[in-house]
Amino acid sequence: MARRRPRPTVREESERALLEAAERVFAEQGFGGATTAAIAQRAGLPKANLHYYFPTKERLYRSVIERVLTAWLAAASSFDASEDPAVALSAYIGAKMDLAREMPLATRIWSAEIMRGAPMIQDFLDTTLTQWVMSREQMVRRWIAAGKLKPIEPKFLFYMIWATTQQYATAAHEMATLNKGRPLDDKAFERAKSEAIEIILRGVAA
Amino acid sequence: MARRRPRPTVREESERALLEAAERVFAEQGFGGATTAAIAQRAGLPKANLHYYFPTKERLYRSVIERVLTAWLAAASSFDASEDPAVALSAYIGAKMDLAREMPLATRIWSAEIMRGAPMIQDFLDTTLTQWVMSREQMVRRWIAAGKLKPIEPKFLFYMIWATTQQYATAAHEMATLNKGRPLDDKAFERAKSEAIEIILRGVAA
DNA sequence: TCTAGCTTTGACCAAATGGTCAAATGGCGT
DNA sequence: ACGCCATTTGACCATTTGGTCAAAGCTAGA
Repeated sequence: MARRRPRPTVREESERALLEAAERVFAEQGFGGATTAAIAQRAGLPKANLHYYFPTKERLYRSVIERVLTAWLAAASSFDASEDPAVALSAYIGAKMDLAREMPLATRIWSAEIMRGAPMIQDFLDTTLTQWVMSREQMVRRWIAAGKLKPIEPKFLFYMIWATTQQYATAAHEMATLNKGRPLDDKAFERAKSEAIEIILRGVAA
Repeated sequence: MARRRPRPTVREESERALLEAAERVFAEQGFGGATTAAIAQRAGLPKANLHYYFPTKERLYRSVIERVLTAWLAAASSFDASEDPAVALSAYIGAKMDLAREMPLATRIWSAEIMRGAPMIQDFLDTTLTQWVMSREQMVRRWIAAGKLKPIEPKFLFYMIWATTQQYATAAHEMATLNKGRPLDDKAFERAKSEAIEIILRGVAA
C-alpha cells in the first residue's frame, strides 16, 4: 500500500509563513486586535488557506505561543549554569536579554498574554512555571543561607529580572524614541545587557 | 437670557462611569479587543449613550489615557524630591510602585500602549517624556561625576525602574499564581517595594 | 405650566470578522 | 496516463462591530 509520504515542503512552508505572519500581527495588534485576514495577507496566502492549516484563530495563536514557551524554557535552563550565584544570575539575565533581543515579537506576545491574565497559558503557569520558580527559589535561599546573597525574597528578584529583560522587547519603540528615533544598536544593547547584570548582581550580592 | 447652567451631575456621572468601565475593558482586552458594547454594558448604559459622550472608541480610549498621563507626571515629579540620589531614587521608585499598586488597570493600559508602539501617545513620548528623561539624565550624570553613583548609562536605569515597577501591575496575575493563587497582600507589596528600592540603590551606588 | 435644550434609548446600518464549502489545482506513485 | 490526496481559492455566510438617528424623556428656569 502506498505509504503516506510526509511531503514536508508544502505544508511546512505554508505553516511557517503563517506562523511568522501571525507572530508579527499578534505582537502588533494583540489577540483581540489581530484579524485572520491580516495574518493571511501578511503571509501572502488567502484567508481560507490559513483556516485550512489552523482551523481557528485561537489555535493559530496557541501555536505561536508554543514557540515562545520553548524559548522561555531554553533561557530558563541557563539559570543552572553554575552553583555560583554570580555566574548563574549573569547567565540567566544574559540569556533573557538575548531572548528579548532576538525574539522581540514573541516576547511581546508573551508579555501581552501575561498582562491579559494568561488565558491561554494558565496551565503552564500552574505547572511548569510554578515548579521552576519553587525550585530556583530554593537555590536562592541556599545562597542566602550561605551568605552569598543579601536576604531577599527570591520571587521579587525573578520579577525584576523578567521585567527588566522583557522591557527591551516590549518597550523597544519607547527606547528608540528616546534614542533619537533609532533602535538600540548592538553596542548599546550589549552595554544595556552588562549594566543590567551588574546592577542586579551588586544589588543582591551579600 | 437663560444662561446654560453646568448641571454637572448627570454628564459627569455618566462620563465617570463610562471612563471607569472603559479602563477596565481596555485593560483586560486591549484596544483592539475591547468593544464599545462591552464598555457600555459594564457602565450600565446603552451603547448609544456611550457614543453620545464619546463619539468614537478612539476618543474614549484617548480620554482614558489622559488620566494615566496625569498620574505618570505626578509620579515623575517625586524624582525631584532631593538632590541626594538615594533619596530621589527611593522616592521615585516608591511612587512608581504605589502607582502600579493603586492604578493597576491604568498601568496596564499604559504598558500595552507602549508595547503597541504608542500610536496614541507618540506626541507625549516626543515632547514631555523626552524632555523629562533628558533633564533627569543630566542629574544622574552629575551624581556620577560627583562620585555618588557608578558610571552607568542613566537611561538603562530608568528602563529598569519603569519595568520593575510596572511589573507589579502588568504581571499581577502571574504573581498571584506563584503566590498560591492569591494576589500580593499589602505586607508583601510593601516588602516588594522596599526590596526593589534597595536592590536598585545598591546596584547603582558608587 | 410651558419650553428649550440636555440626555436617554431602541432600532437600525454598513462594514468587518471568523469561519465554511465545494470546486479547482497540483503533484506523486503506479 | 491515471488516480489519489494534499492543497488552493473565490465565493459565501452568520455574527459582531463601531457608529447613526430620530423619537422620546427629563429638568430647570421663566
